[in-house]
Amino acid sequence: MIDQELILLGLLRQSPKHGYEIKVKVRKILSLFAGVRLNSIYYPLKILEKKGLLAKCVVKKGKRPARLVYCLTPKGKGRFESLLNRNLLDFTRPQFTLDLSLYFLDFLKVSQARRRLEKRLEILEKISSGIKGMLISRELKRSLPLRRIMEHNLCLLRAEERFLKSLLKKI
Amino acid sequence: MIDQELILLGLLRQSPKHGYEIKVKVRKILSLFAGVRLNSIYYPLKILEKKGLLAKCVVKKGKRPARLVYCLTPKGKGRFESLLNRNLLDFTRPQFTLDLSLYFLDFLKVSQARRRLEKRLEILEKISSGIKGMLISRELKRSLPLRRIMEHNLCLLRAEERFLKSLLKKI
DNA sequence: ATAGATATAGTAAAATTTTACTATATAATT
DNA sequence: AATTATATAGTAAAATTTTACTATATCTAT
Repeated sequence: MIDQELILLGLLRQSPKHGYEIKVKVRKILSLFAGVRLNSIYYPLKILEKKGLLAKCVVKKGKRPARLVYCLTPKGKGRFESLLNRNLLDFTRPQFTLDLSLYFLDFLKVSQARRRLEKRLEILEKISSGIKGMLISRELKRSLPLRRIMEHNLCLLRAEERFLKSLLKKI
Repeated sequence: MIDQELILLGLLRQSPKHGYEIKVKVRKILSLFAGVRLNSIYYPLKILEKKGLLAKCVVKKGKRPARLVYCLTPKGKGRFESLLNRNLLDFTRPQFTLDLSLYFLDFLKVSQARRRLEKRLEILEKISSGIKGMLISRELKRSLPLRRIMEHNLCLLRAEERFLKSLLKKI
């Protein structure tokens, strides 16, 4: 839940937002690389508010009804930086679904395991080229951080492909 | 929570176990590569039992007091295979703590970002060599699946190192 | 002018996870 | 012989997340 906190504070660090805006941004962008368990964000927001890290302000714009906009407090800004710094030195290994499967692989018949792994490799390659496509798209041209993340992903996808190939040879 | 189910069923697929044995195995082995939120495992076990995937049997061995041993039912065994197969074709991208940091990196001063990234690289290299050490240790010699997982990890650590180096050049 | 999509802000109840314990038995150590 | 560590099996209460909704306003296309 540290990353949830970091996500929320970070999004508000970019700019004050109302709840729905946060939801959408998370769904469209952060879900690309962050664990999103933000089905309901109001509870976590309430907690952060209670901690004094953010504040609600009512904003009236145009003819729309008043909206609740969440913004960082100075304390929240400090907390964000500290979380970001901590996160940069966080080495909790990511969980690869593949690892769990590898651990139990011997419970499958070899032929079936092969077939599945080959299928996995095939799909991975499709995903790779999907990302390569994104990297030359207009959208990503505009966002440096997103581009970096996609490059990072591509890098790791390739590594998994290499790994799978070598595993398939050994089995 | 699919992986939690897979973990529990898989451990019981290896052999029937009592609760504490599961806890220990998870802490010592599975925590190396799987997300462990098994602080209390009895609730999940109860749910699986309710679903008819496993059964408790009381086992008396030696002078010890009776122990509750959980074992897979045939239904549970089927469910395990189906989950394992599904997991082999699961492509939810793992979450890299680094990605989240990259996304927000511009909120740090360039100099600070550099320092942190360099520090990260340094520690990553230590972790890599730690794993290289494990790979030639006796313990891992005995477990093929664990060795594979460690190789996989090493592969990906190296990829992250390469990525960080190239990022540091660009910043 | 109306239907349907989407923006907006939630809440209540159910399910699950986390935290912080309790309790006892055996094994290992001094 | 006493102490400590570890094996064993949990539970109760608190915190959090998920699910499944409610409601209204505005915008878009017909």
